[in-house]
Amino acid sequence: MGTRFTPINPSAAAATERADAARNRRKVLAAAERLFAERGVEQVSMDEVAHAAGVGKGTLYRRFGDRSGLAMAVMDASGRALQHEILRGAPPLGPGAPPRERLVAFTDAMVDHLDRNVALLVAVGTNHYRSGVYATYHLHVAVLLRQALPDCDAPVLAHLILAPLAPSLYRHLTQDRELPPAQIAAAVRATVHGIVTGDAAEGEPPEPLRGSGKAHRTG
Amino acid sequence: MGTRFTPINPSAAAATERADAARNRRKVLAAAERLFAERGVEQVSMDEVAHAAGVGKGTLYRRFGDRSGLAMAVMDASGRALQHEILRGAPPLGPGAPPRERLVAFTDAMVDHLDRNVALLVAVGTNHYRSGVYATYHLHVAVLLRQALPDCDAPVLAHLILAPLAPSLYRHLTQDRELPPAQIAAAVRATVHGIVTGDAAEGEPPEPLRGSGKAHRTG
DNA sequence: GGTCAAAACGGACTAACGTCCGCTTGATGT
DNA sequence: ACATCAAGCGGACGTTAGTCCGTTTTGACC
Repeated sequence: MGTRFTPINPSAAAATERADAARNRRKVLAAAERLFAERGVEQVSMDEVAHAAGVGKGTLYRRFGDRSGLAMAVMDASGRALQHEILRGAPPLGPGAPPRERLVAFTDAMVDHLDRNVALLVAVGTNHYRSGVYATYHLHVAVLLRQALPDCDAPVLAHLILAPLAPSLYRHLTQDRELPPAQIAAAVRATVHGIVTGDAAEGEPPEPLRGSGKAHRTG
Repeated sequence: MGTRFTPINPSAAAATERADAARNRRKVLAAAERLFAERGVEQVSMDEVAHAAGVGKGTLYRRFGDRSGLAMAVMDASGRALQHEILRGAPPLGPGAPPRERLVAFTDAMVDHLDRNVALLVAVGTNHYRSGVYATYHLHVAVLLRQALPDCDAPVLAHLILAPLAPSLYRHLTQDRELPPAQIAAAVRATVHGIVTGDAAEGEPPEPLRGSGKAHRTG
């Protein structure tokens, strides 16, 4: 498991990226995007991507780590767009609205985003939690929660609010159970509303009940 | 990808299971359980399981479908134990307590269960949603929700309550972020409390919000 | 006990992931 | 312009998941 280079955020490479590397990165992303769109993520092998991009497999893997890394990189564009809306867009998604409304706007936006990119997001899989975009979402939600409920365990609650937005669950609900996105969004809203409204959700980590001589970091 | 046989619940085979099949199933489960315990799920290949069990790979795959199916089957025992506690055990986990207390008891029990079986449950992965155990948990939560909040969208809310208990998130929180189980359990309790307490969470699918047109998938 | 069809078996086979390592190329300093 | 060398390249390679199909076993019915 030699983490040789492993750029967690593939597009934020070292300050100076060699010219050929940049060119190949763009070729790979273009090829992957096209193939994924044409035939579906699951139906495209890494070999195919490499070949379509005109690069070797080594290059592909050196740059993107593995399959989920590639999927993440392809998602990066729309991910950044969403981040931009959140950080600098118009309220209530962007700054300016009261925190509870921003939370609801955020989950609505996420359901939308999810709906447009399920396949790709499912391909990212478990690695999502270690990605920069997840960290951004988490921070955003945690900050809003802290504002809305100053005494809650915001960091952990933020994870729990993000959890129902997991791509694999969304796929199950929409595809296996054929639920409409609007119904899911409504239920998520209800959940968030419950959390930020209830007089509950107060007190950080209550009496520790077991184990943990370790460091509890709050993120 | 023909669903040739695909026993969703591997242990509930057809009424009459051939003698050799039953024998081999037991051999495989024993071998898998031992190997998984010895070296960790991730470090055991299917070939090894087959060889250790003294059967061919064909047998292994015929019976368990794939890797995640095998993991699910190995989990079956403890899963059933938990189900039994829920359906016939003592309150508040078992029947008898008021629904809100049972919900909390359930999530606490799930965190415990999660903590004891993370690796295996992560190996089950996305298929979990199609498993019988998931269906049981979901039904249980939905029924309790219906009792606690007669007007809520219980089926979907039940999924959302189960979502924070996803194995991959739990692993991330406990291993990558080193959070103590108790803190996670507390946050989940707060969430559930918020949902069942808030005057929110009413009305099935309310006004459709946005983009509820067709399903546009990216790939 | 013998016959027979269906079910199960097992291992060769395919395909895809991810690694490794000798070769090439681009940046940097002189 | 040239030397140098880290960074990057690419495809052969090893490993493992999952499939296929000819052979064997089982159990039901004579």
